Amino acid sequence: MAPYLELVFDIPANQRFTYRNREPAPPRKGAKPPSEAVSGKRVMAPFGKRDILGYIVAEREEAPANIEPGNIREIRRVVDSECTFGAEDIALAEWIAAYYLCSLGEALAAMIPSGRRPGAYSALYGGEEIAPAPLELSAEQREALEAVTAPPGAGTPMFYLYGITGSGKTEVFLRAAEETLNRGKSVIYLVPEIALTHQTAEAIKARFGPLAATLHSGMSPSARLSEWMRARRGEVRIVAGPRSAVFAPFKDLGLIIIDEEHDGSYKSGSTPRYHARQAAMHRRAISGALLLMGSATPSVEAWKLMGEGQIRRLNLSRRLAGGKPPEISAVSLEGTAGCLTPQLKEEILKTARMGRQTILFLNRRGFAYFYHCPSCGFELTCKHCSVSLTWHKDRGRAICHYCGYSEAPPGVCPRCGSLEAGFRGFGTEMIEEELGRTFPKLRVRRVDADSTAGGGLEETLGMFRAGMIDILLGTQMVAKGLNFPRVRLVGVVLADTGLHLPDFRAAERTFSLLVQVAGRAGRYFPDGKVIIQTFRMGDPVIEKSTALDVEGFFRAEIAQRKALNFPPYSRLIRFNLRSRDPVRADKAAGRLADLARPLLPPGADILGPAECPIGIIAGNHRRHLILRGPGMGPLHGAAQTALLRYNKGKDSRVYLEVDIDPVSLL
DNA sequence: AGCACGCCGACT
DNA sequence: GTCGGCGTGCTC
Repeated sequence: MAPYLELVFDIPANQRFTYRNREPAPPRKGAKPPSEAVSGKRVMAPFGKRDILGYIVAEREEAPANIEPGNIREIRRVVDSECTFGAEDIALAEWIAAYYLCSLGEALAAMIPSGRRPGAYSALYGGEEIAPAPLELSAEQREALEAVTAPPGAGTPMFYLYGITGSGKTEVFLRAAEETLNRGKSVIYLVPEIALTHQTAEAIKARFGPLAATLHSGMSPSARLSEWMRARRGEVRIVAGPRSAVFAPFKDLGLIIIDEEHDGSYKSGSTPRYHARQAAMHRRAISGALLLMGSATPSVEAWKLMGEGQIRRLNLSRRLAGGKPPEISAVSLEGTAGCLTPQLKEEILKTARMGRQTILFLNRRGFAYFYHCPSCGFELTCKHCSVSLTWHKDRGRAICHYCGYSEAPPGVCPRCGSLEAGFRGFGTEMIEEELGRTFPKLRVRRVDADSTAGGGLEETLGMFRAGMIDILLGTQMVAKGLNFPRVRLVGVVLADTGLHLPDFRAAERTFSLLVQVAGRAGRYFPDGKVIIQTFRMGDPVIEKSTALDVEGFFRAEIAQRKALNFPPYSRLIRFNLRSRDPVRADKAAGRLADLARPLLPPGADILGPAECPIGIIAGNHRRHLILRGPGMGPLHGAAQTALLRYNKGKDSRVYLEVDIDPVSLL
């Protein structure tokens, strides 16, 4: 038994603390034997005034020289009977900590599925259904599978299944997984945060039986942790789950699958802000495993790597179920009274007459999303955030979507009393109302965060699948992964919502979303139809998505990124600062920029410091500054030193977060 | 991140 | 006189 232990904690300070090991009490008969304190186990230890959970990262024979022996404290108790972390897991956490600039303790805490917020997702989804294994693969599927399962050594170890919705990506994933398991290796299967459902989990279970563990939104942290431990013991050999599943503790990792690789939920929104794709690439390199990703709309990053041959692209270009790509047209909303163009109304009616179904998509909740007075220019904004309030008619309140603040909607302009003032800009609630007025006989259901707040999503989707609903209207929720055979028409009520955002990924995200939504139409019939309503006829993103011109979109987007020196042609490190006090926030941002500037490597620059596009959220004034350089290595060094110096004289009332490879700049 | 310590302003 | 804000520094 080592007399001393090195612990780390889930705190921002990147320090190891030495503790004295504890002589285990003699086991009383009948009681389980005491657990020995070794690297990889979790312990409770006195830390300052309180007892907190610590992770043993090393054992040592002697106390460190630089610390008073009398000041070394003793651990309280060992929490784990078997190791939560192996040496490889700690090494992986060290990589996370170094790359994402967080403490080792924070990295370890993020790896295990417990303790730190179980994940903010509670909705259960239908997800991409996994068809029963067909006897025959299509020629394309077979080729793709052969490429992935070819003997190692030849060619790149990274593959991309680039295939339209319904082309059978999932089946290739599953066969590749099967093959890997047969070779005695383990598999990590990543899915977007909302996609894994009971059904999908069940389908994977059905396919792989007791070898499979799935981590889904309905599971408690302790249930997840127990699946984690089963993976570590080798009792399960395939783990399917959202981004944190990339840390599944397999010793003999053979394959990492990333389904819907472009999905935003693969990037963590809190410290450490890791990207599961990045972590997967690192694990792949360490373990010699293969990486297999797939999407109909790859990320620009992945597309570039495919172009360079670093990732081998495998095409799946045909729909299996006999469906054809839908006919897509863009329609101008200019001059339309209400929110539905005559073209869209006509198609809705036609679809209903055929006994088929419609999905309408609008990425905006509520009834109307801003209040404006034409005579004095007044706009109704949140008391605590710099965003406009959205009118939720069914609740009779004007609500802030960022902090939840609400107030009674004004009758006349609160500033000048004008009667002209009012709410503009339509949301899903308004569409629902207009549909009710226009098509009183059609059965409409709205699916968004508000309508599903009390549960009932599964039920609605079930009703839609059973044909008891004619029109399913919703936000993001209806855009991804869902498959309903009887859907003929998909209408995008307004395609422009994300296009004007001051974010260099706005076009990429909009394009990807539109193509994904379009994929919902006519999966099993040749007559699918998509209508995209827009105020921006002729916008390149609208045009390319309407033509399903993925190649064309990437050609233009990549040229744009290159010209403007944005990723993937440069790398970014973003510092986010927030404070209740705008002056402090400004000062801190300015100081950090001044510290970073002289450290910048050649070819690098700083964007900002500036107010974030959403300047205030929940009373916090937000500033950011972005380091940009040709490569992450040198940029990293600059950021690290700047951070170190910044922390020496920091204003404790300004919070600073570091975001390596940010995906959003809002 | 917590939490205590220590130093200046306005209150029972 | 002391209650309490907040700046500073530490936690083995």
